[in-house]
Amino acid sequence: MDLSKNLNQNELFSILNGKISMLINRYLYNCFREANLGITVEQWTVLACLWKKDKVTQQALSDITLRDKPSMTRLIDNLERRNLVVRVSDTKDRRVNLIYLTQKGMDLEKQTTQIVQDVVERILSKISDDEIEACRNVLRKIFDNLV
Amino acid sequence: MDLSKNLNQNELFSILNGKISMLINRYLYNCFREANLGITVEQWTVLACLWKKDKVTQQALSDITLRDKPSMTRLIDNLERRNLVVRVSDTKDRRVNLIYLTQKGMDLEKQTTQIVQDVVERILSKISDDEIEACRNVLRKIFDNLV
DNA sequence: TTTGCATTATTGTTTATGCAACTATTTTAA
DNA sequence: TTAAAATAGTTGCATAAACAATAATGCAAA
Repeated sequence: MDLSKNLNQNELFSILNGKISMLINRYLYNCFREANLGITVEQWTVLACLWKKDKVTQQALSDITLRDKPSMTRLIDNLERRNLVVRVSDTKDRRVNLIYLTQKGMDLEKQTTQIVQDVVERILSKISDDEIEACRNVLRKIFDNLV
Repeated sequence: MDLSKNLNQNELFSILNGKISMLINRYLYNCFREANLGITVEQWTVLACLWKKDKVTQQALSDITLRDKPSMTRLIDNLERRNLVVRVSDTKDRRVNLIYLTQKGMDLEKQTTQIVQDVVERILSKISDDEIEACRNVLRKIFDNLV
């Protein structure tokens, strides 16, 4: 039995399981903070969906961001409290809330996207395109193994 | 300017920033649950440190797991409530709590480690050793870019 | 030796996650 | 047409994270 193989696997696992995203999240959150954006990283992931396509249901946002419905309810509560989005009850199906960006929500896009892009470049610096591509492919496979 | 490069980078980023670890965490948590272990994934990361080396300070556990001190205080509160560890005030330096595993905490090691190993094998299935190695190296570099 | 700084841990507050249970509404099928 | 099933969203509860502020103790320099 190949022990080093297990060690490598376990190291990869421990990195994937929390450590990397904890660090990225913390770093990005601080960048948002320094720029006085007043949003969390999780809120940004929702806004990023809405910047692509507005007027969607909470269920759709849950599906895209891989969160459960209660989590999305509360994220949108917080976004609404910050006047970045509004819930509008769908007249055709009154179970549904459609989420719209406010002007304030739209105005955040440019600055926020730039900050994220800078962070992406920073954390991927000194890594070749081929390496990034290879890593991405492996992560996709891991993803598929999970879903 | 190479747009596809940016797209790949952003996809990698969005996977790393939460999605993968959210899925892994959820999956592993459910495995713990099915096995009636009664612990969370975060609690497991602390226990895993203690299984390697017992009788350490909360500060040391914070450093190893990359969490801040208040987070560790509360994790250990919860582990203590479950009778898996105990805090013992250090007689030589009364600021310090040394964390000891209880018998119950030790007894969890074997079963838990087996479950984690199974999960690792599952999420890395159909991925070659070379791919895993390459991915691990990239993630290490990202890690270094962050610290 | 005493005063000031460093270190360890805790508490308060806000945000976020997940599961379970619930309400309201729509759709399906008997 | 009405009763059952499905769907969308919310609320309750427990856990976890981070930052800020605080308490207690130890150490070092004046």
